Amino acid sequence: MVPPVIPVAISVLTKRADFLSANAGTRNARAGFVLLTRPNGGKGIRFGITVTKKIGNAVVRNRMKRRFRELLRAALPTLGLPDHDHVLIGRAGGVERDFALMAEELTKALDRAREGKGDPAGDRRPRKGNRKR
RNA sequence: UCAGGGGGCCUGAGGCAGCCGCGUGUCCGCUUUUGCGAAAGCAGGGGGGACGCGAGGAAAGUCCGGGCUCCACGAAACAAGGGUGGCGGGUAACGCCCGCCGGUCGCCUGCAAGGGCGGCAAGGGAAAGUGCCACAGAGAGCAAACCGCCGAUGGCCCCGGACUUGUCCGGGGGCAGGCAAGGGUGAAAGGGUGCGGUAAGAGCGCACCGGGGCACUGGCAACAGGGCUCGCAUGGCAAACCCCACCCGGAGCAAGGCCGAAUAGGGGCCGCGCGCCCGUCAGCAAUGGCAGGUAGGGGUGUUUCGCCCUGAGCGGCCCGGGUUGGCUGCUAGAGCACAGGAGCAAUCCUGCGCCCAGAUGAAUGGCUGCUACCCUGGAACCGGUCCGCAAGGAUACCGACCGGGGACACAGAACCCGGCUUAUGAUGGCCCCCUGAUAUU
Repeated sequence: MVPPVIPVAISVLTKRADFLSANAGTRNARAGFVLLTRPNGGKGIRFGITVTKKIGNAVVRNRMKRRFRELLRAALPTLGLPDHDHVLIGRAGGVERDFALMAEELTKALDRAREGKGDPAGDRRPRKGNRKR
């Protein structure tokens, strides 16, 4: 009785270079996370999660990553952009935020990404490490 | 015995269910244009199912001690540097743990001496040497003299009297001088208390306490005990340097081992090719390096012209090194549970049983419901409670019931153990101390 799901190849980003290049893709910010999407040239749906130390200690960071994985596991097979890298960056409220609410927000963010729309690039704060003084 | 408070040790880190997931091991199918093989098959890759297992007491800090790995080294000693510091035991080892000794604080008991219980601590050496001891104080390591005490049947000066006129007597004052008891300063002032003693005093003398030395007795020892002896300045700080005794080679799983794509570069062999001119540098020269031109070669679909590249190498095969990455190391161990035994204890011995995380952008989870904890609201159906002889009634004080809200800590294995330290909610169990009440003797 297994439904004939076409096995969509979903894999995990493991290279630092992949994360850095995704940084140049489409950016959609929501309350609990930031979604980056970028075509990867026929490598299937891939995803990665970034949670910096600014968010909290190891327990908090791991918990956030698990919740993000769970969100992506539910959304990517149907809503994911084919042959794109998806990177979720954790934000401050992402641990306490209601799970169902975040699932909704992820759906909307993926919709916008599919239409090619993102947040204006000018809004982005320059990364600290690259900032020149 | 009960209640409250403080402390220590052990347990333990909410539970149950449903749906959807993750990592890993074993087994069983499926699949594969992967490798070997004639094939069967074996090994590998992909995907699926069943079953098992899947974070902590601190996984943390990375402060000690080890295992393991590599590096260095002939051995040992010394030096340097670092560490430890009562004694005995435990241990693979330790700076850890246990027991004991001495010190110190509190409580109890006792007329006292002393004894008992509990707590605390970095507890070798201060007559080997150097250094420091602020402030206050007169004085802080040579002891000293501010206030004070004394100032004598002794010394000097002054006054009075006597006479033999420079002596004696008397009393008072002063000085020289004596003292270190009392006051005062300080963390600390050179043993303490009492009696004697004295002009006043002082181990000056004596008694007791304290201290040094000597041997003796007991103890494995730290040390304790009594005895004899010495009137006894020989402070404190060693967490200032230092001395003594003992211990320590260095770096760490990103250790270490193996495989090794594309691309670039290195070396070797083979095949083909390597013409000419000019400049410059090195060299005696042969020759070599560098730069340029040209013939030649290649590209622009072909030819002419033009343009561009190249102009001495090109092609093939093989070898070794490195980068990305992958595999390994990687979890059966100073292991855990139970029972018996030795020991005051830490701990050890024996028997029997068990296998208990191995991830790597990093698994051990996500969501929902019920329950457990705290606060709060409702209702008199139920159990308490109150009223009543009873029937029955009252009451949200307690429980149960029905709702609402809140809280749910510290924290995530990363090669593995033994400790220490730090962070932190609930629940039990045991032990010790203190306070109060009650009962008994």
